[in-house]
Amino acid sequence: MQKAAIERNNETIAAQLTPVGRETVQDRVYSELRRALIGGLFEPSQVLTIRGLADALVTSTMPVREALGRLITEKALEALPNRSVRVPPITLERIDDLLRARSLIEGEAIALAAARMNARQIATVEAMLGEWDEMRALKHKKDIDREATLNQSFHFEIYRCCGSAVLIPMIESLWLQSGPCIRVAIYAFSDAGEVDTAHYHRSIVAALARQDAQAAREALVADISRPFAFLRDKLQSASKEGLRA
Amino acid sequence: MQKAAIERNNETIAAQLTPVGRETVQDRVYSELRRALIGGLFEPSQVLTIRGLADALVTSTMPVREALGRLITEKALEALPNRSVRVPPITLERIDDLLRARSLIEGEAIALAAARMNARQIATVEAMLGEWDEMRALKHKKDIDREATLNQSFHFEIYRCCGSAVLIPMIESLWLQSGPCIRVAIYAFSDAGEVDTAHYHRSIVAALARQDAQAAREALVADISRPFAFLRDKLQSASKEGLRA
DNA sequence: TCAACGCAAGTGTGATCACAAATCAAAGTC
DNA sequence: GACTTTGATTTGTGATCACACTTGCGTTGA
Repeated sequence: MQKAAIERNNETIAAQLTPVGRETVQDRVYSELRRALIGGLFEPSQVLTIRGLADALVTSTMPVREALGRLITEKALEALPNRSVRVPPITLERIDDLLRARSLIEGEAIALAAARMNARQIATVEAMLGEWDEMRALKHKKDIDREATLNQSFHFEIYRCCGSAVLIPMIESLWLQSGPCIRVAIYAFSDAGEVDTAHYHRSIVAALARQDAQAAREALVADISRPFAFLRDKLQSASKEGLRA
Repeated sequence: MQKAAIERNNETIAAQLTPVGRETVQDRVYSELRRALIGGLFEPSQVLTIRGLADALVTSTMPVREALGRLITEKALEALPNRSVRVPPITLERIDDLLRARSLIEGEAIALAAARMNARQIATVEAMLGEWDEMRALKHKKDIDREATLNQSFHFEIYRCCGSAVLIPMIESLWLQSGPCIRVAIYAFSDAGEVDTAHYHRSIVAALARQDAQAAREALVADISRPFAFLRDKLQSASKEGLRA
């Protein structure tokens, strides 16, 4: 019975090797498109074609069309009656709609998380606060992409603690939908002068640290409302311009 | 310039014809699978294969695999590491999770709807109440499928009035996820004796009629909690049985 | 007797082709 | 000159094939 020995041997091998996984092309395409959408690499109303994306991603059309189908069901993309697909356009109603849904669901998620986070988990998000300051210190080079990524990690690190396998995918879907809008707002932000995202994040962490669910929810809503409110104003003045012209 | 005349002619023709649309096979497969899932035709933990479904639906594998992919991203189905796909199994945590999410989001939707519904819309859902009683009158033949369909129509008729294009797809996704669980509960219900769904629906309509958002929310939560609570008890006693054995 | 091996059927994934619909541009018509 | 028509190109959809992986069962070996 040297079975135990073989078992041990296999375990030591497993400990040395990093699992390569068996990610399909379709999965890679899907995450790549997700990343692009949340990061705002696509503009609202931009039309996407299967063959175009397949060329850009250097694959065949097959994985792309399945990934697009999945993104359409998540409302991250929009299927036009022409059967072509585009990034959903920004409208005032949609902005308010998205903000309300995000406040509701992400607010619930952080309230749940506030009651469940342990010291280690709080320390993790606190550390991300430091990372943010660090990045801000060398502000000569504004790296909007890096800021967006860090912001996303911060939020989802918290949401992951809410213990709900149902809410988190919904939040991801909401980020996917608001990604293109938000990015437009962020660009406008950095033109219009600095905003202290770090301040909002600090008050979120403070509320979490004292397990104050209500305060955490309010701080979070304040944080996510900012770009939406900014975008809303921008859109309203733009439409007034349009009316005048 | 007889363009206007042609236009008019086309319009009169269009008024007579019912649009056949240009629904793709993929769309039909997708809605069929949705219907089956919400209706609970698939059992939790049941494994589905692409070729099997393609045979059952009399199409090729192509539309089926895309539909399955979409359902997986909505968490209506689950992708196993083996790359096979199954209906998500029922667990206690999942039941609580789904109920919490549904209470939160559908509660918000009905609260919004309460403030927005006009007399005609309220009359519509009131009429559905009557339809329910009618069906119940000839209760000799319990048609669970018909009850489920009517229940779904009732709820979504209300939700559609909330004016949010973001919330409604999320609610659909939640129904898709809870469909298989609920159906198990409903079957157990009808064994365990009658429950007065109509009573809950009546109090929902009453609250909507007097635009009482809070009452509507509470009545709704009571309505959707019932099968979940029932299922929860059933599962708990079953697991106790399992432990004893 | 039982575990390990190996073969065969079944399954998901990706590529390619055929086809229909949409789009765009140039030529034609009033 | 404005509008329609026609033809070429582009695009999404569905079918089919090839390949890799998994699974199940029967055989082999100790």
